[in-house]
Amino acid sequence: MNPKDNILINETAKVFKAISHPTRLWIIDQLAKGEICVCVFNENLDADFSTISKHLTVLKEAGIVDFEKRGKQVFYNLKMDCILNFILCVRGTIKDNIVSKLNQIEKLEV
Amino acid sequence: MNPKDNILINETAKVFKAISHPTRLWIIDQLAKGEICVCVFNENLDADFSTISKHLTVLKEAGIVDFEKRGKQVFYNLKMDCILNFILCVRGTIKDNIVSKLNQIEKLEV
DNA sequence: TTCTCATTTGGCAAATTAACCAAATAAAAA
DNA sequence: TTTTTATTTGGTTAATTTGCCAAATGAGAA
Repeated sequence: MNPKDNILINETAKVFKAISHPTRLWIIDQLAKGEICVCVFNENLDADFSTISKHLTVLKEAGIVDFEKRGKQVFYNLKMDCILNFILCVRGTIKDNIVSKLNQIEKLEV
Repeated sequence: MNPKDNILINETAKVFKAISHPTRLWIIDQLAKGEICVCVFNENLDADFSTISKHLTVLKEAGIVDFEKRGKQVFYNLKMDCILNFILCVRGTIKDNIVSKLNQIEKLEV
């Protein structure tokens, strides 16, 4: 069995890969509030315009965001809303893990 | 603003990165049914034992799975259960996207 | 039409990840 | 104790991803 031969597993992996970059996650976080112009990302991120554009393309191709051109500007919006719930859950787990590490350290100290 | 400096965003990205590999997604799918011995993965996957072991380590370090040693064997189990809901949602989106592509093609043909 | 502004695309070097083989560990069986 | 079995670790090479620069596109303004 090689999971790379399974189309559904492969496509699902692509979606996760698209999300798994700090800049792209930050973009998703911002889009949770509503559509945002690319120009706003360019203003707020310390990265080349071209880099930001490529991150947006990755999200678009994975079906996570969509965009709309209005005049000279392009506005992106979040298409896959269920992602927000999952991010909350992941962050819950991250916090739990940190707390349990802390408890282990405290046990050693006592 | 550089999202790479944000600890929570970074840790969240690591979790997504850990999931975003076909073999690791397949492992997660299998673990949905309950704990599984590494030996079963070794039997069912066309990959070197060391490769499989490294995939399991990635999942463990991301806090997605946990393991227990019993005798000579090691059993892995799913720790972050909310992942299953999100995988379902992602697959729903993948199917929707395929359907809408199909509709676009059909419109062209008519 | 020409100019300017917003964004994307192409190309390349640097960084990261994956997969294999060989060797190491660790528990149980002989 | 030695051997066998299950799994992990180290190291190396190949493949993939990232990020920057420069150039291209495309829409509105002049």
